[in-house]
Amino acid sequence: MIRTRFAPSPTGYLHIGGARTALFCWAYAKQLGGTFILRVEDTDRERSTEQSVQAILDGMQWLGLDYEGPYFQMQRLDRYRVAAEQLLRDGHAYHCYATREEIDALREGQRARGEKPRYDGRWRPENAKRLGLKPPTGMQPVLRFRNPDAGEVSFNDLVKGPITVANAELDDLVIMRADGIPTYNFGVVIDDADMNITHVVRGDDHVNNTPRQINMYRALGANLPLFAHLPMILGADGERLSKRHGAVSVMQYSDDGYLPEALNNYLARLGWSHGDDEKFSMEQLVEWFDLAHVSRSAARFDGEKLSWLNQQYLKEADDQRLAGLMLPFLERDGCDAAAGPQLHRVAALLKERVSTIAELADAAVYFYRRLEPSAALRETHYAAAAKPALSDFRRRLETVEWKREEIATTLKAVLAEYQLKMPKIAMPLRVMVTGEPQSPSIDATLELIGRDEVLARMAQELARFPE
RNA sequence: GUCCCUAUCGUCUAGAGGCCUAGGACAUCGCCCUUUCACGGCGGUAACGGGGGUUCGAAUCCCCCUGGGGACGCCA
Repeated sequence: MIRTRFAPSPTGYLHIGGARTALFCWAYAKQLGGTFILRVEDTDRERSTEQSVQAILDGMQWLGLDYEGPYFQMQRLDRYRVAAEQLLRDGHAYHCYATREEIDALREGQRARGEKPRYDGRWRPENAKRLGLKPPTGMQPVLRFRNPDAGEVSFNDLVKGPITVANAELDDLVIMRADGIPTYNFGVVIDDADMNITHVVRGDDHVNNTPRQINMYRALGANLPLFAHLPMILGADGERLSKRHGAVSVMQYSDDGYLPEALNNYLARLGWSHGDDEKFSMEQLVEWFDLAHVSRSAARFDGEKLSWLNQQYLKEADDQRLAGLMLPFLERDGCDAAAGPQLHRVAALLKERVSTIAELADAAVYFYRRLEPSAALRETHYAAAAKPALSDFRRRLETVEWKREEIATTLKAVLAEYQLKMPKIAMPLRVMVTGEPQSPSIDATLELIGRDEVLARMAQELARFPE
């Protein structure tokens, strides 16, 4: 049985990169009838926060990624201690009393000499003995993993293929801090082993950690999972994604009016493909997903394509759902949804003209409150020649059956009578009633705004026509 | 600096030695539709980083160079 996991650290929001990793892990487990686990790696006590945990949970829920858990590493400290003791007993780990300053100085010197900064193993028992090092009294040591000195570590990455690293490149890393809290590389190994994770699917910033982790699995006598390293998501400029690139938090997309299915679709398509398919559902993703078609190099995040996808989903979204989603945006725009036409009808009329819910709400404003046309708009569209026809049209609107078709028929009748072309009257009408030069078809717009309000707005604006 | 990974249109990608005169999508440009703006339809511009091999044949395999990304923490 397949078991995958998403293991974020609660030091910030669920970001785009993490979300895609989670999405792939989730889809892979779903497809094979396996289990997808959420494990919060909260061993960095300085930076982990409760809000971040909540933000991650919120993000997962919004995206619709269901999981087993969450599990928290800080609740498993006893287990790490036992595993650490085992390694210590078996000679795979040892206490290190080097101070941070000492290690910093060591690394600084190595860098200065153009060498790869690494721990020199001075507290390995035999070295400490040779160097005459004695454990300073009153100091709690950290525990280091004793990495093999010779040979190499190879694994077959499910997306990158065979990867080999020489043990000589690896140093003895700290696995337990003096306070008994494990470091990342130790925590993941113990947890992935304990939780019987079969496929470790994670960002490729972890490929370098994998050989070290494999050595620990071996020292522990644990079974190795399979590894799949996903390429990173870069900003539009090709740089590593950061706050500087705008929205990197998943929930920011919710706040900006994106649909979760659009973000999921976009993220799935970024770095993975199923032939030429661009738009697909979560069900299809689950059915189609495979590690073999995950690309091996980093991809740039393209907000324009996300925007296009969001528009595609908006067009086919349920009107009542859109109405509900619009509410907070309308409020922000100073509109009272109860003061105008039914929101779902407005959504239906406008949804294929916008790419986010925020834009949808912005486009709906004139249905809920009057927007004054700018002086420039009046100047361009209010022609004295059109005034008689518009006045006549307004008069007829007082009694016409208030349906889009009837409004259109009436408009055409007036057009014919005054020998005017549609734009001559539709444009000023649009500006008078919406305050803007663009709107959906004018008959449908009038119908939704409602007779009383249309009559009032027209009367007000007709007075501003030149004689 | 060292190690690891990687390289097809501006961007995301299809491509598993002949199906490639390299396909799709976003973006962009043009045309059509039209009551404005969109939507939609049709069409165009645009890529295999460079050099060596292997092969009858290479975008696809190998090597080197170059470019890009990542790692080198008592962060994860």
